[in-house]
Amino acid sequence: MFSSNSKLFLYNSLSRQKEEFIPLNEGKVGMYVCGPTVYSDVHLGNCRTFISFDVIYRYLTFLGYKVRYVRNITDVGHMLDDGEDRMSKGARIDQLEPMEVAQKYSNGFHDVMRVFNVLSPSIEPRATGHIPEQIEMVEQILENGLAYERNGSVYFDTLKFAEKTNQYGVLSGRIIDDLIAESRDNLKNQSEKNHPSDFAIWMKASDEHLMRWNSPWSVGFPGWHLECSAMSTKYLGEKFDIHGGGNDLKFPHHENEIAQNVGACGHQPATYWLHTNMLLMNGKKMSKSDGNTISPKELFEGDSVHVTKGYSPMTVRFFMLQSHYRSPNDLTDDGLQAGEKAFRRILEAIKSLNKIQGSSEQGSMDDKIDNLISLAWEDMNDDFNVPKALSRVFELVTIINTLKENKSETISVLSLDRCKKFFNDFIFNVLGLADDTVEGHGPMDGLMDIILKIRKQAREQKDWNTSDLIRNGLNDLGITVKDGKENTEWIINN
RNA sequence: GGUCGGAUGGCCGAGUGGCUAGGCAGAGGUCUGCAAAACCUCGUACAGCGGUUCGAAUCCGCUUUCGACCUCCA
Repeated sequence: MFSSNSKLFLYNSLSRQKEEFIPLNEGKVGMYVCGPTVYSDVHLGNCRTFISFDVIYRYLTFLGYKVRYVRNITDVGHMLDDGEDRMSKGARIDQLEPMEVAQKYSNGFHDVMRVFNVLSPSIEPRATGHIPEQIEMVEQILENGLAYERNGSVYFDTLKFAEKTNQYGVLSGRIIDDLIAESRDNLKNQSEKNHPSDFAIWMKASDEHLMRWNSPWSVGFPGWHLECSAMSTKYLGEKFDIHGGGNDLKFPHHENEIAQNVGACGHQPATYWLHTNMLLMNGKKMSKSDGNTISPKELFEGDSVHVTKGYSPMTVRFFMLQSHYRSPNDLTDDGLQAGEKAFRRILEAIKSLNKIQGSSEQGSMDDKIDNLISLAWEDMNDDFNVPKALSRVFELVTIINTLKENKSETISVLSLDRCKKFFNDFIFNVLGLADDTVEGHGPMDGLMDIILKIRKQAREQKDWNTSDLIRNGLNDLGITVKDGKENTEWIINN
């Protein structure tokens, strides 16, 4: 548990400004994040969003909140242009049952989340597991007169909603007057909808449609915004604290979600709406269609024209954390290389921490260290400003290295412990990073001890041939030998 | 066309009305048998043009330009 005099502020997409975080129920947080649609392999952009919210989840937990984190899996309902359910299209391509497709890609998604060290949410509900709840919500919206049935399908009446509540477009800045004005010109081209901006909350299934359920209106399937409204309400209540997702979901997904919740319950669901920005690659949005994409696996293995080598999951996670969650994150090979080195410096400094002796009296670096630690936590309280907090970490790294090398600077035992705790809390617990450098594996450590002992003896006898033979040989194997003042360290290069 | 958000030093990336993060790369130095590592020092950047102000990269306007969304998207 961490206490600070600074309060947590977060940027609310609804008000477009930072607001103090005040949970509805003291000490508890309800957070809903829109999860993936499991019809294909997880996209690296998804990973960024879920890593961002993972840090938010971890930090809220670290602050002492009891967090119920709900992140759904959408396995039904998203429509294609031709009206075919996206899940069944995936099924046709893969020659699998729809639920088999969903299971396959759910598994893949979970695997990737695991290697990125993303914590599981408290609840991970599936859309197909909540059909009755969604039907109920459609009924409520119909009762409230904000939807209409047409040939077995039910559509949300955005015009009526806009006129009645004046709320449609609050998130995305869309203007109701424009919406209403549009209605005159768009009478042509109308299918079943009264207005182009109306959206389906229940769809009648066509004959070849594989995923289908009984409902009061038809055998069909729920509309593609409804599952989030229904499941967030079920597990977090009609009102909860935080709703998150990628900013490409603002419109129409979240806008329609709000409409549905207001339409069903009379008020919108979340106090704070948080949106993460996009992951770019080489300055452009990642997109499969124009080849500007890389899968997590390709990135880890270096199996892509976009990277010169593979980067470990923790390197990628660190790289993503170097930009703020509300800023675009531009993935480049240069950037990853810089991130890899920077991350290693932090890991090395953490190891160095155990080699530093603290003094019983006040140390020369104590104040600086204590100050940087509290500044880092203040940064986190300022809308989870991880990059800024990391800048404090690097200043701490410099101090740690100084303490290690320079005996004229000192640290007290108290500050040293505080520093160790900070690195453990912040780097590992809150940022969810881990040391994934491949070392310390059983016999390897002992082996290296022996080799380096031999080299030490050679050096003491000024037998540079032998000592360089060892160093160069290890280097060829991808192991860098680092001679310090007192002892020699080694590291496996990636 | 509409909505929203950007343009920061070689690259990445925070931030703020005056105290001018941080990382990577680069230069010099310390250390070292040499090298690496580590440490120290250095670089004064905020698209352009106006305006507000004692003072703006930070606020306002315009221009240029980039991106996201408006259709499935994290």
